[in-house]
Amino acid sequence: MLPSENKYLTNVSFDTVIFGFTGEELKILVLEYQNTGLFALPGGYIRRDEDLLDAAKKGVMKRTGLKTIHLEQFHTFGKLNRSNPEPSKEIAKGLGYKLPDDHWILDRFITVGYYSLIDYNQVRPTPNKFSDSINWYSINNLPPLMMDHENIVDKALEAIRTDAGKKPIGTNLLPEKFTMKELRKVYEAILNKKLRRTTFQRKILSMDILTRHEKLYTGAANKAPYLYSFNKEKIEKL
Amino acid sequence: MLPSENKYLTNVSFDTVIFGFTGEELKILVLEYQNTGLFALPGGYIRRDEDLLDAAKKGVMKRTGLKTIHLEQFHTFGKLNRSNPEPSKEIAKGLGYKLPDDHWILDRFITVGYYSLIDYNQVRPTPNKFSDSINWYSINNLPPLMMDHENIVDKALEAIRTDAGKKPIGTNLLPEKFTMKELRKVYEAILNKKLRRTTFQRKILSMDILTRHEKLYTGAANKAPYLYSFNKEKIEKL
DNA sequence: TATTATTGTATCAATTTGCTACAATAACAG
DNA sequence: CTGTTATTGTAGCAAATTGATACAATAATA
Repeated sequence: MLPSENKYLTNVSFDTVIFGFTGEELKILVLEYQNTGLFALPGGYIRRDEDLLDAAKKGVMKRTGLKTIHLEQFHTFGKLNRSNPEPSKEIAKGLGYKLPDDHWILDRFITVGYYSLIDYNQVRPTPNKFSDSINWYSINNLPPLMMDHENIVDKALEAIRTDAGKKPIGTNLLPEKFTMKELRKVYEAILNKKLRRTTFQRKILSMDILTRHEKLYTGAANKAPYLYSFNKEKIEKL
Repeated sequence: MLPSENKYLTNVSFDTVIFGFTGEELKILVLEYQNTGLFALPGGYIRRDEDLLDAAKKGVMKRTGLKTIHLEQFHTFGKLNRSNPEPSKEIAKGLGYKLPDDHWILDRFITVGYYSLIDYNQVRPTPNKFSDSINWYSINNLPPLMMDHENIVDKALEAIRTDAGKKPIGTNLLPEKFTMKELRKVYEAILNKKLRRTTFQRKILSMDILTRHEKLYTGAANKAPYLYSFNKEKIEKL
């Protein structure tokens, strides 16, 4: 069943850039549609009876299986030429539907972009009913995305980079406890550059937002690193 | 005449926070609607045949009389409860119209917020055909704004403050040539705090984005300040 | 020519950052 | 149990940035 018009707002949608961190690389979730070779960001429409943010959250929850997520809105895309009915037609065709030319889904859309940082290992990627797969792709090696979705990813990356300077960014990308090296790798992946080990450590510790826990014995023949967690209370006070 | 449905996108609008600087205070343009006592931000709808950004630009041009303006998108507001048909009904009533209950203008709207920084003295505030006045109000002394427009102003201020750290902000708020003191006053008004005179001067000069011109003799019994202008080429290279 | 308010910079202390060095391990090999 | 190796935590100092004060150089006016 296709979504019906009276249930959703017309001409507005949302798209989400869902980031995960493998320990080395930043990846995002990308949908692939059946029999079309089309790749797209997870997105959706806004029900008439729900907040825009809630609609986007619900979408991310469904694609990831996570129950608590945090979204950041970064930009709204409203270029005339960003809308293109062809991909939607193809997708419908691949599914065996035939969309009437005046269907609201083929109309022009202004889309609100959100990004989400989540714990890669907690995610159970779940395709929607119109797509046959959803997969992690390294941000340095994305498949060609439909419409302006590559542009949306670029803007999301830009936003996350500037946000990284303001608020602690690893909170959602890492498991509860992590080593200093893991945290640094997150920042390196996001900022796309190497950071000085000692300076990074000194600076993040001086922010006084981490709690130090026991050491982590990995079996490697060297000094074991401490585990840290974010001190949510202190972060609140920033 | 009310705007017709087939010409505009439904469920989406834009609102603009237009900042000007008097030399001492930051002000914004606020519309007042006839016979209703309702105050609102300048905004509008998006024609089906134009970009979102162009629609917003056109709106600001009409309200200010300026031909070249720069807009920054800062947030999109999509709460369910932000939409409220009452103000629109009142405004229509005040104008002698009677809107049918199912009119698209009374439907729920998601609105995209833009802010604009402009030269206060170049502006010729121009009301739209539904309002009887448009005036400058100090951001510290706004009239009660309808719907969530006060929230939109708050978000705009937040955005402009963080943007002030990144790119030179006085470019559009000041006339072509200005003194160092005027520039500092702009930053002080935006950041809402006093800045150290010498440190500010040293820092802004070290950015190497200003061109120094002749001195400005005001008639005051003291050393005359230099006039500066922004060096657009050098700003581009940032 | 003295007075007054303001501007442009120099100066030096305080703070933050870049960079190097080094002691303290954890496992393993002999 | 001792030597080896890779990695971690932190100290120490130089370089750069910022905070705070001081002061000379004016532009009008008395």
